Amino acid sequence: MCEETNTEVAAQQTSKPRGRPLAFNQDDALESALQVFWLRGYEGASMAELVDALGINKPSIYAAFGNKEALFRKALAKYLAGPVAFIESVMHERTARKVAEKFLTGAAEFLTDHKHPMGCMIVQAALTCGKGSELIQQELIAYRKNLESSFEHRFELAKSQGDLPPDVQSADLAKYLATLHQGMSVQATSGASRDELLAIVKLALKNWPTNE
Amino acid sequence: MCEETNTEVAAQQTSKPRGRPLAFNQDDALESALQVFWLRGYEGASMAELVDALGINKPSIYAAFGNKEALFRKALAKYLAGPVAFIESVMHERTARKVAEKFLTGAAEFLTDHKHPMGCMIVQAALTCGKGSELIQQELIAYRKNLESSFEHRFELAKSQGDLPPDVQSADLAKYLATLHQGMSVQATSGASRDELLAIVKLALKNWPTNE
DNA sequence: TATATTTAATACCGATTGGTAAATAAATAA
DNA sequence: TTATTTATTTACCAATCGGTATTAAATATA
Repeated sequence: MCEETNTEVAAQQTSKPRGRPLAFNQDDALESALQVFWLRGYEGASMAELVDALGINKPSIYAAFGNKEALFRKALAKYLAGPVAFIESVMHERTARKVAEKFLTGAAEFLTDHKHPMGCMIVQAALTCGKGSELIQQELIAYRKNLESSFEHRFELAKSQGDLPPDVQSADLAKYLATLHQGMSVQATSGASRDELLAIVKLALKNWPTNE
Repeated sequence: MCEETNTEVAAQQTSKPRGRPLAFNQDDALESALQVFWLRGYEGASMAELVDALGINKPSIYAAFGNKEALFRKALAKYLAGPVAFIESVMHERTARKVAEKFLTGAAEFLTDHKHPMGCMIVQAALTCGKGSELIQQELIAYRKNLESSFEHRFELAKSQGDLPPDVQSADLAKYLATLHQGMSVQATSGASRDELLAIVKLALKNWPTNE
């Protein structure tokens, strides 16, 4: 461990990489992979279709990203960092009610955005799967639970700040929100329009608990 | 078409079948297939796993039910006729509110019943899929839409009967209900408990539109 | 017993699955 | 120029996919 690794060489700033350069943009390729996994799900996306979509041949994909599972995880990371990143800002809304409102309306717009496949990748990519993909399935479940508990914590904060009644069960409310989102994702994949989802959101928010 | 078919022979009541008798109960086999498709989804269920579950070898399955697609449709029919049949009775509840209440609470119980895989087969069996299964995917979408429009019609009736305000959009309310159900299905598959789903139902019904 | 009919069981099919070995090509460093 | 390093390409792998041809077994009828 005392030897110098060649990645952290001392003074060699912006040294050109040694061998043959990559013939493709890694980020573009990952974006293409993301679109395929988003549309098809983890198992539904075959390596053959991924090869087509990325425009790279298979060994180069494996060299750049690892196997299918690794490629999926990297595409998923891009999904989380990109489209889904707005959730972070949602949590900073002033009140619990505004958090819910912005989350659901934002979701309605995102889930029906024709710039990408309909629905939420984390909800759909591996809801059911064959015996070989249960790890991916569990990981997506964990991501969903994670979002849910973020809401729960945010609602606990809201209670302490007084914009949510103290008798409200934060966990229930968080799960209600997550459930609506997941249902809306199914709806979007099934062809529901943006306006239809927004109408659902309006109904869902009607009974939001208040202190008044 | 004037010839007598040998299935509707005249006086031959309860004639014994000619050849070697079936070594398995067709209905039991279909029930096993249903469980596998329910758990794994259409594509996730491999013929190999189905063969294991049914305890019949492959050619016998094909002889009795047709190919994988046909087997799935027959299992689905059993699903609709069995577990899902309670929806029919739900529609006969006296008011729209009672329809929604019975549907959602019934769903919460059904989706988390440990006697079978969690979640709703019609929601999960082919949400995303590979290129070869898009027909099944569309058929399941149609079943969901069908349920949704049943609710819509029921709510139109409720408006005419006066237990739902006339300004309510039946289509929106129906979609709200369907969305909740679909989200609850995802939740159940992800490990949510019956009580957790019932808490969601309670929240969802809080703001049900009334005439008072 | 002989024959027709139907099912069960074994063994197989071509196609597709995810994944790679080996050879070639393109760049930099010495 | 030569050696080294990395990427691309072609061709391939074993395993699994859904699906079947063939043969053996079980029953009814003649």
